[in-house]
Amino acid sequence: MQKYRNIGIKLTPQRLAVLEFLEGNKSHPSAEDIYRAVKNRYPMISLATVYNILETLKEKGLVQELNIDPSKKRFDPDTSSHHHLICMGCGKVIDISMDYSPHIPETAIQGFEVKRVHLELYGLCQDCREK
Amino acid sequence: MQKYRNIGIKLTPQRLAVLEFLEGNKSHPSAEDIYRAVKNRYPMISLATVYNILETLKEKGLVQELNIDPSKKRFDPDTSSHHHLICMGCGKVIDISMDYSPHIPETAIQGFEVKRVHLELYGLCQDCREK
DNA sequence: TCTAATTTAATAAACATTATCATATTAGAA
DNA sequence: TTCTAATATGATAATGTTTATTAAATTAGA
Repeated sequence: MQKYRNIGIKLTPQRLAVLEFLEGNKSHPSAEDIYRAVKNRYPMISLATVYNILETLKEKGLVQELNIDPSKKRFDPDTSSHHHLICMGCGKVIDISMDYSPHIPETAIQGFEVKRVHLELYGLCQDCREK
Repeated sequence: MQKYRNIGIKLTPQRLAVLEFLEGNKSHPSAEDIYRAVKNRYPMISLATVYNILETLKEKGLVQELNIDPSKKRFDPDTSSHHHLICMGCGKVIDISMDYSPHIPETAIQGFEVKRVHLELYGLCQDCREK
């Protein structure tokens, strides 16, 4: 993939496989999820390598680490400002693509330089409400 | 403490110690933090008990579990709608007590019944900006 | 093609959290 | 107040996730 030539990392088959899996992925996978998916095509890949790659991609701004799941990290290739609906019933996570970030007055921010706004809406999805 | 009589749990010294430590606490402590603090006064307490107690208090709505730290759970006795400033430099977490939750249109919510809104502002605190 | 720097894979280690279960304690009944 | 069933605790094992270690393999540029 020529598109990854200029991001300043060595291109390895493992990295390309992870990038390819993540591209456009809306499932907010964990490291383990990514490992399992990539392993199908590159059975020699190691879980440690997936962790290494995710750390590298995070530093390069190509993925975002999400703290939406208390038991493990989740990763999102969408690094734009967007938010998440999280179902407390089934754990499903759905993107809200529009940016509804509120404007917080300077006085409330106490000198912080805000870089990123995360908004999570916890609740029950349609399916879980019906149960 | 008479105030805890009617919350539907047995009152034990361990539970009272944890409740007392958490009351009004703005430090967003982890289970380990709580364990260390309570251990000073009740040296016989076990870390497993602290986890049990936190789980119970969460079920009773007396504490909130926060997913602001990827490496561990943090707990907050303030269960009202409030938000957090998180410093990417030093890890400090500061409350924003006012409720700036945006109103998200029904169409964006896709049938979700939203129970709780979490807003996290990641950035650099005054101290870390100066470095 | 060669080589220095980097990456990978396998595995061990480190943490945080949960599970297990015998013993101790609580709260309400008698 | 005493008794007892239900529940909580504490010690420790087990689990699951993530990080550290390091020899061997691979990449990218000279």
